[in-house]
Amino acid sequence: MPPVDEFVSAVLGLYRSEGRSFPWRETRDPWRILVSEFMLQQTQTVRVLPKYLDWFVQFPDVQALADASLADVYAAWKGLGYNSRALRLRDSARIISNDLAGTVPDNETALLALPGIGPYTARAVLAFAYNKPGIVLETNIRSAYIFHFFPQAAKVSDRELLPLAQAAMHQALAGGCTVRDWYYALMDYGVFLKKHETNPTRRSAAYTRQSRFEGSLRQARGALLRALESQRSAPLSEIAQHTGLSEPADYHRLQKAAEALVAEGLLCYDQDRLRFVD
DNA sequence: ATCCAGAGAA
DNA sequence: TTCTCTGGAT
Repeated sequence: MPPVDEFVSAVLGLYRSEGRSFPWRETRDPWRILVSEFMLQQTQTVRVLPKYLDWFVQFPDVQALADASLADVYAAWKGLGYNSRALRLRDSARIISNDLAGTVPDNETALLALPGIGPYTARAVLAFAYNKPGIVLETNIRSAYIFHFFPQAAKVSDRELLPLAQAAMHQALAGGCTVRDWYYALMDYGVFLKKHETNPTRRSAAYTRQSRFEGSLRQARGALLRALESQRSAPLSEIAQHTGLSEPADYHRLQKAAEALVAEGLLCYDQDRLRFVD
């Protein structure tokens, strides 16, 4: 059997026996799939699961999120991390609601024009919501290709994976698999490999290590945002006391964090008091 | 300690 | 191309 055929049957074989089930795989509502993809950007499925279910209780549809205040959106997002994603998701909801008649785009160009949607998310939405073929590459899928086709290589670029990804998808679709199922299967295969092998993603050119959290700027960001949840608004000096970041070096980090959050449009100043923008 | 269904700005 | 953004499960 040709290598690509072997790969495809291994991936689909595992999918039949150990394929995972998630709520965002049960729906075909493009908006719900879009929301799941925002939440899943650099965030594990186990952490997204409860948040995803709660989300639609609070924001049932695009319009509900478009109308929501940023304070409410951030509160619902709490625990997912990368809070700028929450802001971009709401802004995308506003554009979809105001300019696109409430419909999630079904082409790559229009998807990429939305804030918070890059190459991965655009193609994932096309695949999962609209069953449209395209090359989807993320960490689990890279693992699958690298483990199978580059067992010895130290650094594998996406460019090297592309022709294999094309051939494998073509082969899977020719065998009657849907685009949607092919990519679910690929992700599940990658997750399976990581449980039984040394993470093949480490040999991807796209792999980067997480920098330390303790003493970092993002630690100060997190502390600042948590403080503003309970305070609503407060001067930075008060937040410093509240978070225990009042030593000169810590206070400096807090200032930098506030500066960045204001620049990102998440927070603003009311006189000298920090608060969420509306 | 590791790393996650990446995106956007510098 | 490189850097930064999160925090919780394992």
